[in-house]
Amino acid sequence: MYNFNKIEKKWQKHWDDEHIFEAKNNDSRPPYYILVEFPYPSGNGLHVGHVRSYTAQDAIARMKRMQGYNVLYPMGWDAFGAPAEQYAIKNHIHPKDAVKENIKTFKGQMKSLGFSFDWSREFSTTDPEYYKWTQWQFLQFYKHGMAYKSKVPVNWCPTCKSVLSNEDAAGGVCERCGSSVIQKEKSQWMLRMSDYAEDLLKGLDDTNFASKVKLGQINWIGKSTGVEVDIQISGGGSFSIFTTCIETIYGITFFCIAPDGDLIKELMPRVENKEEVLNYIEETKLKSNMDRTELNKGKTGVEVKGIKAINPVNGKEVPIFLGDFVLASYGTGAVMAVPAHDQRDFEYAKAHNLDIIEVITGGDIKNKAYEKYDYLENKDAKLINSSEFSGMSVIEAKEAITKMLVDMKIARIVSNYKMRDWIFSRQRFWGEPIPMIDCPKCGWVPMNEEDLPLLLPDVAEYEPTDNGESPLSKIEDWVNCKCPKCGCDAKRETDTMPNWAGSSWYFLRFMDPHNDKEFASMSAMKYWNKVDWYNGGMEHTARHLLYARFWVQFLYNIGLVPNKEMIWTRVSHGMILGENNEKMSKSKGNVVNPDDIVKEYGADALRTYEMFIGDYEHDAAWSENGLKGCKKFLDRVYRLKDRLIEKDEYSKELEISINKTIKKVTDDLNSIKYNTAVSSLMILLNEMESLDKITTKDYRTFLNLLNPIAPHITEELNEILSLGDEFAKSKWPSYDPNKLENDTYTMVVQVNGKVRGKIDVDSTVNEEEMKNLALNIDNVKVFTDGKEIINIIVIPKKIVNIVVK
RNA sequence: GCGAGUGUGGCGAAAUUGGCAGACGCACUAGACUUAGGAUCUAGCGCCUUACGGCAUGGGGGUUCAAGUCCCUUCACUCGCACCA
Repeated sequence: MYNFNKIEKKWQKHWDDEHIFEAKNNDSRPPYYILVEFPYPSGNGLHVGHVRSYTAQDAIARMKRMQGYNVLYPMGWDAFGAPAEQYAIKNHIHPKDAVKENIKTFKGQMKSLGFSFDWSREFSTTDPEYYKWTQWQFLQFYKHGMAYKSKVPVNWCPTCKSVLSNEDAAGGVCERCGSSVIQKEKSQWMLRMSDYAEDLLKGLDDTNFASKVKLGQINWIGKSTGVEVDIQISGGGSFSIFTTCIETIYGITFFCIAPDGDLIKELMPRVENKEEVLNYIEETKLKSNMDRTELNKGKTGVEVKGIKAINPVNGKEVPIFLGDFVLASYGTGAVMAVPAHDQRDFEYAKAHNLDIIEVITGGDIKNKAYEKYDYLENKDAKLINSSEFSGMSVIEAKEAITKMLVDMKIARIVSNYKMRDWIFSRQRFWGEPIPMIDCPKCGWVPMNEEDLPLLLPDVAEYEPTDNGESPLSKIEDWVNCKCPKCGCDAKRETDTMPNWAGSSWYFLRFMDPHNDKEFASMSAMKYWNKVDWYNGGMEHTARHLLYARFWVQFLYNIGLVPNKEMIWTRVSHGMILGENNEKMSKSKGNVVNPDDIVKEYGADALRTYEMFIGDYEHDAAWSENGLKGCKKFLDRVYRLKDRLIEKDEYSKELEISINKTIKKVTDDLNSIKYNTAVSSLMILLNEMESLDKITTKDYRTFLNLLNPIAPHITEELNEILSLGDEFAKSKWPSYDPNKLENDTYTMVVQVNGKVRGKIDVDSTVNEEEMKNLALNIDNVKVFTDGKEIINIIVIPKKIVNIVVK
């Protein structure tokens, strides 16, 4: 039983006082940048889930330092965002003060866990010295034509008179009051992220992200290549459609266009059933964000009467419909409908009594469409009802029809992406003000860079206004300003930036956090080069990572960062669940507070347990008993100090095991297998305990290996026993590759694949000797006597399998 | 629906990538020391069988001397996206 409270505080103070973990730029050692997602400092304090990833990265950081790297392991605060604002509204305190309070709590908790963060680089996204540069970068986006204003439908709660985020409007219902959310057009700042779709795809080749992380990025970008075809309208005019299945073009029986798109507006004058069409458009607006699963059941829509479209391959006139399953925001906002080979078109055709023409053989289209996923797998599928293309295979037809249409100059091969431009405005108080000024004469004018930061004003009211504008719009003396261009009276933008803004570049700032001339100097960024190892939750691997990569690629293109990708490896951790295997939450009463654990068992025990809990990338349920087991392990480590004999070499009996363990722990930490790293240390401890005496070198090496995971107890033991330099300043132990194997091993003997005997043999015996030894084992003879031996397989240093008949 | 992942004792999990399935830990059982202790130590611990042995990695099939691992098929659960043409 050791006094972990005293020991842990002592070492934490030492690390702080001596600035042990502060990284210096331009140190001669090779740089190594380890990053964990900086937390949002909520009022709940640190979660045991945070402890998992911070410990994991801390272990890497501590090992890498001992391996001779100049390690940067920084920490900061992502403190803008809705929760702080909600909290402020409720409790009538300025979010700034709430954030300050929460940061204090978080920081204290982190220190009590002994993370080796470089606190000299700490900042919060809410610091004016930081968000000045977020604003400055926004201006660069603007100046390079990458930021623009556009009318965008937003979720609007008519009762609360407030804009809602997609999360707050989940299910089409306002989270606060429960009334139905409708769509309302609002003018918002957008970033042209879709321009970067291809680059963001290609850039993945310059990263070492796990394949599932890459796949997440790829899916989010959602590239699909197809053909865009111009369609003539009888009596004049035309529109375009996008399809990935051009081979089914002879099966078109109608076209369908988006009710919320521009095309229908253009066609309006020629529409005969105006009222019906307008009604449908209105209906769509109301329901487009209601519970979609509900609406998926039926394919609604109306025919646009008075005009027909012409199928370019056969001149056939077919009707045009409006349907809300067609999205204005994707492709051209219009589709060719081939009910025989697309399930949505099929359902629509059935619902509106439209023709179904089969153009690909091999399916049964009575009850459902024969879709591309199926017919592309069917080698025998052939085109029919498709004039000269009939009889071709799908692949042939795809090419031939595309070529014909391209030659006719009415079609182009294009790629579409699901990823849209980034909606960058939020109607909130607690975010970075967007540094733009609306001048009645000049239009939108960017603020002068030297006037940044544009500070958030100190006010008492944070509630959104009745018309959905940000609370900033109520602050007259803040809103009213002069146009930087012409000097006349103008107004500031009152929307703020999304939470994702500050977190899109914070890892660059850590490289040069106190720079007041630039967001970070090129030399500092060149020195650190990239984030070597970035860790965060699975929930952020799609969006946050994509935004951050986009942001960096843009900065790279305008020459402000050294690499197009600034993050090399990305690792994602699983969640820590409650003891009942459910997500921890107050309402379920299964929340574990790290403070309580540190008090009762110590930081080292908590750290060790969270590393031991299971596969790092998978969710794991909390277990108090598991934690106790790890505490017991540390107690045993402590008690071992009474068995030492002074000797600067390994005990003969332990030499191989220690060398093996050094290799195992090193490899495991490098490949995020923390759980087996801990277990291998437990195995080594078991072995050491079986001896009456161990040498000081045995013990120090063991402590050294355990140090990245349990830094306090190991430093303390090392110090009180005078075993050597403190680990924070020591070298990581290395192993002797010639001492990883014992002289003997257990040879397993099988007969017909079943284990019938085991024998300890010298590792020098050859295959022939292995055979003979195997055949002479008594129990093996029982199974081979009287049988014909047809084969003997010998795997050196492992196994002999005798095959008999 | 699409995409990804998971499935191994009572529980958390290992398995050198095709070579002794269940390392390590928890829980549990028995014992020791103790004048009861949520401490420590020793031993046991997948299932069936007194034993020899047999059966076991969600289910079924296959490849192989040998399969948790490879192939086919099927089921269950979790997460992400979801009318993307």
